[in-house]
Amino acid sequence: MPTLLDVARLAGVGVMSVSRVVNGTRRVSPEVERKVRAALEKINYQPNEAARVLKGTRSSVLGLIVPDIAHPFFAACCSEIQQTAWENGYMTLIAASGHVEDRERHEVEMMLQRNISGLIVVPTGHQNDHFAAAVRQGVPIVSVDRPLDNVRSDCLIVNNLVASCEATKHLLQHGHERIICLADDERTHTKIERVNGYTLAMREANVAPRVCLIGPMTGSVADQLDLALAGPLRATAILATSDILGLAVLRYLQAHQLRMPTDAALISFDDFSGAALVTPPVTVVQQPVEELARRAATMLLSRVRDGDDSEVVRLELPTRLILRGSCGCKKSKR
Amino acid sequence: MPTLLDVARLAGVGVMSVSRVVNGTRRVSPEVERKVRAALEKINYQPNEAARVLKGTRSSVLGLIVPDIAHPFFAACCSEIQQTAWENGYMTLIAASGHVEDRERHEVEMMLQRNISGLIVVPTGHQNDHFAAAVRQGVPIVSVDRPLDNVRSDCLIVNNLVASCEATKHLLQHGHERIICLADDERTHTKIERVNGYTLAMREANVAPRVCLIGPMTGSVADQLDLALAGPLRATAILATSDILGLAVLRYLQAHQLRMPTDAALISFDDFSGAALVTPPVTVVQQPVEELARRAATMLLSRVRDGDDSEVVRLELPTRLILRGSCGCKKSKR
DNA sequence: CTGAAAGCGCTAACAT
DNA sequence: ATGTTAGCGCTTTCAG
Repeated sequence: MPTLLDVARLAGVGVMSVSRVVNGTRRVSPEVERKVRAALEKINYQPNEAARVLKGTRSSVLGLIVPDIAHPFFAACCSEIQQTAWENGYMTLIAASGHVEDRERHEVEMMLQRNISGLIVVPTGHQNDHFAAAVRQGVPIVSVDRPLDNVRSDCLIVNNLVASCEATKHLLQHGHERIICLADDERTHTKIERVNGYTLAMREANVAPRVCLIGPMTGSVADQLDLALAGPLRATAILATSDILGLAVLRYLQAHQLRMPTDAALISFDDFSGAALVTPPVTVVQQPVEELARRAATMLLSRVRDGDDSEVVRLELPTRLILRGSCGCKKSKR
Repeated sequence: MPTLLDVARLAGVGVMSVSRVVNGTRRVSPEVERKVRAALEKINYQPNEAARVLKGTRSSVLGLIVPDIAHPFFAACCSEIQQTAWENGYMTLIAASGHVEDRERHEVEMMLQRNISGLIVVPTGHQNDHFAAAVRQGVPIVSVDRPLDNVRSDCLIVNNLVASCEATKHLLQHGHERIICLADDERTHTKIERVNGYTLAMREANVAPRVCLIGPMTGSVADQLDLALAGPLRATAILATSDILGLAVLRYLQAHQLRMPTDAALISFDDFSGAALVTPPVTVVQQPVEELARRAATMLLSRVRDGDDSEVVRLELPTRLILRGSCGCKKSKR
């Protein structure tokens, strides 16, 4: 790999002239510029980022940590953020935490060692000291989808409570009372808020909420649905708090030859690709993933690049309840 | 950020002792080791990767370029590769080429500037000189899903020709003769092979192949299906050469209230999440994405880390034809 | 406007 | 076994 010095020698000028031409830092005489450009071209000079970073310049690499890269929601996040970063001259170091806080901590450390200039994260844990360490080092953080408590960071989320409340109310308006809420993670903010929104709506309507927690202790979606649909509860509607759960419900209903909305009405979070395809199509709470991600990247970049030091922001974007057949809104066509 | 020197001073030893303890490069007296570890702990030393890289050590960062991070197939690739890299102490710089060769070229350049030690790519273009440049710099490359012509690189793909041929034959065995093949990209290797496999099977069965190319010039999936299903051809079966196309077909059939397999039988490439959920579920050609990606990462790591210099490999993994209802194999339950 | 020198943090090579 | 030195490629600083 040719270095600045090589170029300088070839062009018969000093290193700094070359550096100035490469970076456009200062005006150079046309004569020198011509010679430098020729030399640059000739040996196809590529600057060494490691040296730049070592010298103190920022790295033009952003870090991005999500729980799971393959999950559609997070994949969309990654895609938008990477895209926005790229458009602004930044590359993206992407890592998956696998929902494991210790791994996330380790990943933050590795990224800091590699001199990222900013970090976007869908945080997994609750003990956020590793993020605090980043901020202390001058690496700004933006959290997406979930807030990052006790850390000076911007935050872009969705109002899950309101979204869930509205979805539940919609089911109530269809006349359902025995509505169950399926949740599979009692610890993440998102899920908690969704359950809370459901509970709130149920309480307001004076009907008893019934949260079915999916987990190793409490049983699978199938177990819970067996209980809830056939058991004494005889639930008539289901609120699934994630695409994973929505899909599981769909599979269950299909396997048991149950129809929506007659055997069970369904509203699911996340507009997953299968939702619109089944019969009847599934009513979903759609999140503005792309906008969330894009704005997160933009905010981070303004802090990183323009050194924006203003007070941290917590932005809540609205969700959309997409009415399709599964809640009972339209007649199934078949 | 504390440096090695800071630690050395605090511990009252030389820098190299610290370096040796940190990297475990050589034995150090227990006495010194103890002091160093204490100092390390005390000021929470984190090595600066930029300095290490500049010094000549490898960067422990892999590059990964795919056409689109959000697409399920590529997202799964990213996920597996990132995971495997992480397990081996590597971080991953991920970029999307957006199917644009120039962007891909630029991304390779940026990654090389950042001293990646290896590159995995789902290549987009055909003029692969930028990859050749990487190889010349000693950065090994592994291509996934598509071969990388004229570049010394390992390659992990699927036998698309055979897969497509088998799928077509399966439709033929169901008695279909007027089978159309939907394709949307006449330039990528994958699609070409799939079309070729289809054509081969049709020719062998002595029936005329009919490839419907989707594109700005040739029309949308809906246009083509209007023509093929209702027109003089009266096609009875469809081979969709990608999940995107399969989904589009499903939407079309749903909108026109057509049933599978009676109105039209369908086999699609890629086992997308909706495929198993619709009625009847869709028969698909499933690719071993995870294995493809994992093995690609493993191969790259063996070259990067163990300096494996053996002859480049081209590995073809088998696909699986997952028989469900849409081809006519099982009766729809409803 | 241009060049020379210093040094970012680290480790290979040498010296003790 | 441990310490010292040099220098990776770049840019900031200072001198011309």
